[in-house]
Amino acid sequence: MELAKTYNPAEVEGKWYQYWTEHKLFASKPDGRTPYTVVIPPPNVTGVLHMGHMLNETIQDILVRRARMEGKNACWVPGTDHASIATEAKVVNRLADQGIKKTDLTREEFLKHAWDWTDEHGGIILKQLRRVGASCDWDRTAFTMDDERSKSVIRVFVDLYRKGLIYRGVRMVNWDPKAQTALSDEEVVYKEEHTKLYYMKYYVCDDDGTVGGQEGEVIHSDAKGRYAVVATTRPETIMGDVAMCINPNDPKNVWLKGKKVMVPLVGRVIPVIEDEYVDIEFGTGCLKVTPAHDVNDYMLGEKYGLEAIDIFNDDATLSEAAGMYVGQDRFEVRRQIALDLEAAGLMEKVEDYDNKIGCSERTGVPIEPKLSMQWFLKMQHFADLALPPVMNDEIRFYPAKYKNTYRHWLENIKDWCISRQLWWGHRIPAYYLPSGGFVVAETPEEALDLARQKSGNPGLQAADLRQDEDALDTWFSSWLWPISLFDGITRPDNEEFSYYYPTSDLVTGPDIIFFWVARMIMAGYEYTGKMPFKNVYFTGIVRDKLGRKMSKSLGNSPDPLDLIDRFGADGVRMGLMQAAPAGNDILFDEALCEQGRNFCNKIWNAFRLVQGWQVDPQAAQPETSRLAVEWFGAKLRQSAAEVADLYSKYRLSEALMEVYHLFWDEFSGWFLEMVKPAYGQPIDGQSYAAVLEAFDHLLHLLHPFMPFITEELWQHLADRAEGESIMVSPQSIAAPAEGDDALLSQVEAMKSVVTGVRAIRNAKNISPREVLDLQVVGSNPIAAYDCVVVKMAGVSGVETVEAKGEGVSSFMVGTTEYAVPLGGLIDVAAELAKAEAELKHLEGFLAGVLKKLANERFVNHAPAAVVELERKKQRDAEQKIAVLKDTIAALNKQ
RNA sequence: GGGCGCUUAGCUCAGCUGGUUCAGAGCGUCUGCCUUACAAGCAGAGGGUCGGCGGUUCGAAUCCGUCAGCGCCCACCA
Repeated sequence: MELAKTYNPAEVEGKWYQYWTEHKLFASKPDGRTPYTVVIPPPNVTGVLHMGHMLNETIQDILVRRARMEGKNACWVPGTDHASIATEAKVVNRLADQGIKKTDLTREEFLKHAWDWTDEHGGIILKQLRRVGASCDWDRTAFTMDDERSKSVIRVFVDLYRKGLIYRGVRMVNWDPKAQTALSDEEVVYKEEHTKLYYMKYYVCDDDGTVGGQEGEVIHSDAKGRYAVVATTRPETIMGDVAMCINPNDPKNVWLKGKKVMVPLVGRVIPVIEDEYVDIEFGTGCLKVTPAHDVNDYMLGEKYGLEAIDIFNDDATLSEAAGMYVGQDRFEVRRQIALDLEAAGLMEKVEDYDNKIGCSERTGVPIEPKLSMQWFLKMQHFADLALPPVMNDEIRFYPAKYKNTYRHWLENIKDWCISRQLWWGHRIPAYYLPSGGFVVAETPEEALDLARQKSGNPGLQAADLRQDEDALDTWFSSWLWPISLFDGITRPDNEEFSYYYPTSDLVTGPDIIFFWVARMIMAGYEYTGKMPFKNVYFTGIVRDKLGRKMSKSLGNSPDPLDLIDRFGADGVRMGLMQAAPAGNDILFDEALCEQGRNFCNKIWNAFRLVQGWQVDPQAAQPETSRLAVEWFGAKLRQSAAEVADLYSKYRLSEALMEVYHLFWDEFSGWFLEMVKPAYGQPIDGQSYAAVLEAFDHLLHLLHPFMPFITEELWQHLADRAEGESIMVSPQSIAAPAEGDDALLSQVEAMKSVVTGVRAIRNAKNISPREVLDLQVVGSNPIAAYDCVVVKMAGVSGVETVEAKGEGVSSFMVGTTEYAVPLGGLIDVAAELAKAEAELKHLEGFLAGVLKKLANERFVNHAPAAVVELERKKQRDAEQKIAVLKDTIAALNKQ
């Protein structure tokens, strides 16, 4: 069969993916084998594939395919996340485009739109994953809002409520004025911003008489009277001011103790209170207290029984309660109020100030601390469950440095605000009674029963109950994912759950270590008593080659599907993996994909070579081939052991490089060249069989990284029955054998001899076709490989001589000297320069060794083996120096 | 402000509990080759006083201290 000169992924990839799925090769059912389970970090249901997914899914696929080839029952469960806030935002935007406001719709109408949107755009990403080669068990595809997952979420909510771990209350929460919902602390990201610090005058308004006081006091006064200065970044909140606070130990503000001051512009008279919380050094040491709009002020308010005046509406415009600027946006008011303060002479000064502003992770707008009624989950209990197993390595993190991050978060855990003022999500199963109070239940029917009991009113009807309007945080469903995918919440005793759970490896980004990883561990121990996964592999971030994050605005984010079109899925996978050690960011460059594509081509062409050979089953195996086969067997064993070790440490990029090197250099560069028959000649049957076997092993080693090309070639390698696949074919590379090391080092020496001859050819511009002579001086330590040297170096033979002749170019391998007679071609001056440079280098080296050996403390303290090694270095160096001196002397005579 | 991590060839990184011939890989670079598997290739070569300083040790890229630079995470100085 004729094979194209270059590998064409487009012809191959779709075909094999279809073949794999048609033959249900990704499907998994519980059986007697060891399970290997991975659950996909569910991408947003309406998301599209980006480079981050590409990396993450490739890693999972490598691990899953590797496990499958090892004979484990591999099960990779795919699915998507409803991504409550993100999806709701998209739906709201789309409706806005159609001129529809969310507020004009009922909940049911809105959800209809949201489901339409989900049906329309949902699952695109799962289709795209097929292009990557992801070997997911598609029959198991789940969605965080499908029936089973929803049931699990609600059951868990009810359970936690009944355990007293969920409570409802008015607290200061992070309010996103754009999405108009509360957020958890984790959904707030801090951004550095250049802002202003406004110094405002708060006039002292008691009538206690004289200006004065103790020494050292700083008293501001002007024609209008005495005043305190308060520095703030948020002058627009002064309408919410209910006190001014000073530190009782602050000498410069002693004069304000017990006084009252007037809020500028507003005119409200507020007390001066004292608390050590106030930082004496910051600003003037005077703090305005606005309990409704600042977390710390809220705490002060609680402590001193102050009123909280909420001056903002939910969209962060000023409310009626503010009394001024009503209806205007908070930032507009900030500008305006600064001007008004200035105009009224109430602004002392304005300074530039760098500040960190908490912003909504989702919408990007600055969050507004806001008092509101929300649902919370008590977290200390979960932190206590989740910390030990990670710290004592029952659950392993790769890289382990994230254990610190994890510990720090758990040791400073705060309650989790789980309610969102959104419709797209799991609706909180709390039902309010007309008479006040509420019940929590899995179903409306159950709720009604409970409500009747609670109210003592048996006539209560379902319609009398009002379900809580809020939805749950998306992560409140995600944290159950490894359990709920196997129905472990609703049917904890089912066969699948007990077989597949705990899962094996989780592959995800460190950015969701708190959002997701930590909480899955919590839920795992709470609901199953077991860890949800044994190992967590943290990927890095895919950046561009300049190290910048990929972003739409920079336009530096390539489309993975486009890359796959151009370089093939295997090429892109190989390119990404090559640069992706666990936990390291990867600096992505298309050149990586090119390299991946080139590697595919290399594999392809190696196969073309092999399948093009004529085979003569009767022919005797040449000694060269026998040695080559023997050597490559050892090489393969050594390499496979190395690869296995790297997998066990999750060092996937290094495992890939090992296989890359094995295939390209050892197999293609050396082995195939050694066994290659002369032009037009057939290969003997024995060698050919060995080559095919080696190729088969190599394809197996490569397959997890490059599934498509390896399947294609494996199918060509022999007659395969329909339904057979490399993914499930047995592979057996033996463990390294006794004597392998000695064999391998002999071959390395042989390679050095070949390279030495080739270097001489290069230096002298001698064609590879021109046959040269080769002499070995003294004795030949690798005489058994002479025939290989002859073939690979293009020499007539390897002649052992007492002393090298004249007109030779020489080189050393270990302590053995080799010489190639060149006759008139020899450049004496160049040879001399080379030899002298090497001599100088060796003499320096020897001097260092001798110095070490002359040091009594070294000889007495260092282990005997180390000292002996130094002695060997000395002997070898001395021997080489002697040889070089001879060479130089001989050259000088010419 | 706290915590963690990093700094090794032009680039991206290995180098585990200090000692296997003056530090390795991939890519890039340079030289020569269209040699009948592959120019998306072949052959060969060059390239680093392991961030600075100090210490421990017979011996340090590797351990300790310190300084400098970079990165990440966490945090209620308005």
